[in-house]
Amino acid sequence: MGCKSSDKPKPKHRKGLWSPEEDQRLRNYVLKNGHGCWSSVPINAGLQRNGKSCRLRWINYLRPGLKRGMFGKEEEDTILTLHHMLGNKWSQIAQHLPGRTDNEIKNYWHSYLKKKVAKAEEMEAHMKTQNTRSSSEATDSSPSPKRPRFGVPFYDSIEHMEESLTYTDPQNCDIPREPNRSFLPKLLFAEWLSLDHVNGGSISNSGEGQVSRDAFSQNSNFQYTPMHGFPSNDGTYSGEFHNVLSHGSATDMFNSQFKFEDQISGSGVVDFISGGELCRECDMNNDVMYL
DNA sequence: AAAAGCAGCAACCGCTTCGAA
DNA sequence: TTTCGAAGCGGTTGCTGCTTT
Repeated sequence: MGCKSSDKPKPKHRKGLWSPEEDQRLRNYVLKNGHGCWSSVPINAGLQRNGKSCRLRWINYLRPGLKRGMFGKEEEDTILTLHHMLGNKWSQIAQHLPGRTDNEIKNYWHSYLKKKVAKAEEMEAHMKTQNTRSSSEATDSSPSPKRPRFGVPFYDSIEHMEESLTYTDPQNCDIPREPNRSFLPKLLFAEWLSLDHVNGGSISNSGEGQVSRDAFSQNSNFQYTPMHGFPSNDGTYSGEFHNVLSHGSATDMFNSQFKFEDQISGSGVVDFISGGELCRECDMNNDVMYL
C-alpha cells in the first residue's frame, strides 16, 4: 500500500528454496531499512524474488525472535486448546505462542497433532461403544462436544484460559498472583509491530534507526499475552531484549531492534541470550514486556 | 546397496481483507 | 462509491532426508 507503481518493473522471479546469500541479502536489507512495502524489497535488496516470497521468508524464517526446534508439551497443549476453540485460525493461535509462526504451527498440526487427535477420538469412540454396551442404564456423562481431549484444560474462551493459567517464572515459581488480574504478562514483540510505523518515521530513508516514541505509542494496543511464560530452551530471543527490559524505554527498544544488524556475524548467525537470562530481567510490575 | 514409502518442512497459490486514490 | 494494489491468511504442493523393505 502506498507503493509507487514505478517501483516494480516485472522481473523474472526466482522460486524454490532460498540460498544463504539470498537470506543474507534480505536480512541485511530489512534490518537496516525495514520492509516498508514488500513489493519493493526484492528490488531494493537486489533479489530476484517477488515481494510476497520475501515477506514469507522474513516472517517464517529470518525474523528475529523466532523459536525453532521441537514443540514443548505446553506449546502442544496450547495448540490443541486453541485449535479446539478457534479452529484453523493459525495466525491467531500463533499469537499465543511466542516465537512460533503460523506456518510452523500449521505444519505441526498436519504432521503430528491432527493424527494424535484422530487417534484419541477413535479411542474415545471405542470406549464409548464399550460403555454403552456394558452400562446402558448409566447416566450420560459424555463430555461436552467442546471439550478437548488428552487432559488439555478446557476453556470457553481465551479470556477464561488466560484467567485460569498462572504464569510460571522459571526463576521464581512462588510469585503470588494478584486477585482480579491476569497474571500473564503482556508482551510486546518489536519485530511483530508493523515496521510501517517505523518507516513512517525516517528509517527507511535514513537507515539510522530513528524511531519516534509516537510510533510506538500508536501501537500500544498491540499487546501479546503468552500462554506459558517465556520461550526458553533454544534461546532464540535477542540479547537486546536485555537492555530494553532493564532500561525500559520504547525508543531503546526500537533502536535496539535495529541493532540486530550489528549482531550478525559473517555467517549471518545472530547471537541470542537464553530465555532464562531474559526472564530474570522481566519487569513484572508493569505487567508489560517489550520484546 | 538400492528402491520405495513416509514424514516433515519450506514455499507457493489463491482467496479475502484492507486502505489509498 | 469504485477500483486497484498490498498484505494477510489458510490450503496445498513439492522437495528433502530418513526409514523400511
